Amino acid sequence: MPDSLRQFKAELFQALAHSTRIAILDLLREGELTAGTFSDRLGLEQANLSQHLAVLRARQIVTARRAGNQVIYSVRDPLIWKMLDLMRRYFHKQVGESMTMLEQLEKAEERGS
Amino acid sequence: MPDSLRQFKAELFQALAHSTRIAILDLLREGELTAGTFSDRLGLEQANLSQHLAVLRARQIVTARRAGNQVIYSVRDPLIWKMLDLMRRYFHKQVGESMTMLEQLEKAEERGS
DNA sequence: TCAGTATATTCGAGAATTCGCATATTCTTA
DNA sequence: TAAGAATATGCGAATTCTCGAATATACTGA
Repeated sequence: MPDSLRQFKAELFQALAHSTRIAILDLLREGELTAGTFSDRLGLEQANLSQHLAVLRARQIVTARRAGNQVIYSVRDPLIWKMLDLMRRYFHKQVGESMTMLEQLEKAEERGS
Repeated sequence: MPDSLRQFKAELFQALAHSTRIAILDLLREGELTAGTFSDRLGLEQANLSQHLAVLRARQIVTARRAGNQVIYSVRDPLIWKMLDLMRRYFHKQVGESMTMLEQLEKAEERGS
């Protein structure tokens, strides 16, 4: 496995490693959106959103095109959403495991003291 | 979509956002490995590897158990590898697109000047 | 108990990330 | 061309990440 591939993966993971950027990608599931939409919907500073969009642009995760006064963003490859979906699955599995571990602890306590 | 879930995803992506940690997870595809294996195989400082392992442990991506003198690591949930595999697919798709874009540019040049 | 092996932690420095604020840039419309 | 709307960029401060060096901890075997 070449290290350049690992480097690529690491950079992509890094780009996804912020809840605001994940929120942006979630919003884009609806389709294309103008840049302003993000600050409106997420209630964050315009400049801040623009910075996060710049990160996603730099990694080519989103593409932007100008339409008159505004800039329209969209996700370059829907595969990105699969990543987020896989993470959701992972989350639920982890939560599930924690629950059963708790249950077992409770049972052990009943039997115990 | 609750923000706690986005936060969870972001933290997990953050944990994956380093080529050394990706290399660790790739090595663990073979099965359990002792901590020392990583510094041997990757040719990095023992302390450095231990720090990266600590990151993966903190996010419960790997589990560690002591076996006498050494510590044996394994991946907690194979789903993690699916994430890496998905990233590989993403990489190849991107590369493919870049190639076709280059080809189109070349054709355009032939027709052009 | 002591020396040695395997692994983890702490610390400090340098780099990178994130944010708010101010300012630039790009485009439209009067 | 000037004002205004939409978006991006530059800057400085606070925080976080990463690394190497040194040190600590856990275990084994003599």
